[in-house]
Parts: sequence; structure tokens; C-alpha cells
Amino acid sequence: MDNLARQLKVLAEPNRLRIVDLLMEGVQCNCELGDALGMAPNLISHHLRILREVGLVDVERDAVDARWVYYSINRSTLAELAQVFGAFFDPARIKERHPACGPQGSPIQLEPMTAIIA
Amino acid sequence: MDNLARQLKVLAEPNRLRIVDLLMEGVQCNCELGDALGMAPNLISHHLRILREVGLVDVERDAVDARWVYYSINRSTLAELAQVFGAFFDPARIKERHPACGPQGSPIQLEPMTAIIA
DNA sequence: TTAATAGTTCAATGGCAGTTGAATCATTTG
DNA sequence: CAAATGATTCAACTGCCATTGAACTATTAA
Repeated sequence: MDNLARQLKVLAEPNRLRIVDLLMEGVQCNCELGDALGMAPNLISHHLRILREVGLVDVERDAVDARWVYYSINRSTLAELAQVFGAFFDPARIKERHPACGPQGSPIQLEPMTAIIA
Repeated sequence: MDNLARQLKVLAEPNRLRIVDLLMEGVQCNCELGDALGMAPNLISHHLRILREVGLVDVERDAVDARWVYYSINRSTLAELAQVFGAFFDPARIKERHPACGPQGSPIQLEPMTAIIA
């Protein structure tokens, strides 16, 4: 579960989420990502490193001109994440209330409350 | 997409993720959550408020003894989140590389790179 | 070999947010 | 009424992390 939280934290950053989205669309080099997002190359590198650390992104270097570096989504990591997430947040998992506290004799006597929100 | 990032950010906090997990198991009052997680009641309240703000959690007040407050997972919000997440991170969405930059004439000539990680 | 290019690493900054303890609110009980 | 209970709100603190600008590495081009 801590592992899930860690991956969610990585994806919860808006710019990283956009990077992942662009990588899924096929965009891959640092410069293109930076252009698309209006971000500096070093910042792109920073986020890509974090995405690599959780295994969501892979790296390749161009065989002809080694200055170019291409990033891509790691399919298996993504698939596993989607699977774990889907299992964890499956609405069917929600169980009925079984309170161990509260007054005896009021098992299911509840009234909807909107006041506390206002 | 910003909306997705916001919900992910809420769920990326380990203690909140545990609270969500407990709520799915049927645990619901502040005190029980606090006992289960070893956290002070005010901190539980804090995280529950954040979960409420994104619509993931609902609130009810005990009809017999109004001092007790019960929290529960909002099924529709959870279902929508699971759906959006599943669609966004679907491995089938990953497209082929189509680089607009890089040297001409090296379309698919790449070599795997492990050095950069070390 | 010198300059240019693509990218990374480093140090410093600033803001957000989780945590803490005390105070407060609302409700029920004696 | 006063005391107790369940929970929330408030103010202050602290640590983490995205951002920034500059320096640095590696590779290719002139």
C-alpha cells in the first residue's frame, strides 16, 4: 500500500502527469517535452528522473547521434499500476458499515447531513 | 487532467490512503480511524475534510447520539475516479514513437541504455 | 581543437501541506 | 447548570519538493 502511495505521489504532480500523457502520445525527447509544456530542460530532466525511479519511464539513446535521449512509458509497470489501482479503488470492495463505537441501539438509524459542509 | 491530478494528490498521502482503505472496510467514526492508525483525532478530521472536498467521502451524524459522526466512501465519485484513471493509464493508449526532433535518418535505430541509470 | 548542441547535475530558494498542541464547538449526561 | 464526550478549528512549526539559474558532461560539427 505504501508502494501504491509512492506511485500516486509521483503521478499527482501536474507537470509529471502531463509528461506521462505526452509520452503516451509518442513524444519522447527532452526538448519536445519542454516545448510542449513550456518548461526548462533541466526541470524536464528532474521530473523524468523521478518517473524513472518508480519504473514508469524507460530511457534510450539515439544510435546515430548520441546526444539525443528518448524516453518512453514502461508498459508492464503501467499495466501493473492500472491493475493495482483498479483493484484497490473498486467500488465493489466497499463493505457495509459495522461500527464498533457509537451508542448501542442505533445500528442503522442515521440522517443525512449537509449542515456540516456549509 | 488537472482534476485528475488533484484527486491523485489527495490519494497520494499515505495516511489518507489508509483512511480510504479503512472506510472501504466499513470502519467509519473518527475515533476508530484514529485508533486503527495511531493518529490524533484532529489529524483524522483534517484528512477527512480534504477527502470530503474532492467528493470521495460523505458524512452522516448519528440520529440517536449526535456526537458521533460517521464517514463513508462516495460510491459514484470512486467509480468515476476508477473509470477515469483506468482510461488515462490504459497501456493500450501508448502510441508508437514519432519524433519531431533528432537526427534525420535514424528513425528506429536505438540501443537500450542502462548506463545512464547507474 | 574550438564551438555548438542536447541533456544533466548542483546549490539555493520559496511555498505548500502534514503534524502538533491548545482552544473551541456541539451534544449528551449527571 | 456543570461536567464529560466526540469532534472540529486554530495557530505555529517543520520538512519536503518543485522551481530557478548556473555550472558541468558528453557528443557532434566546423
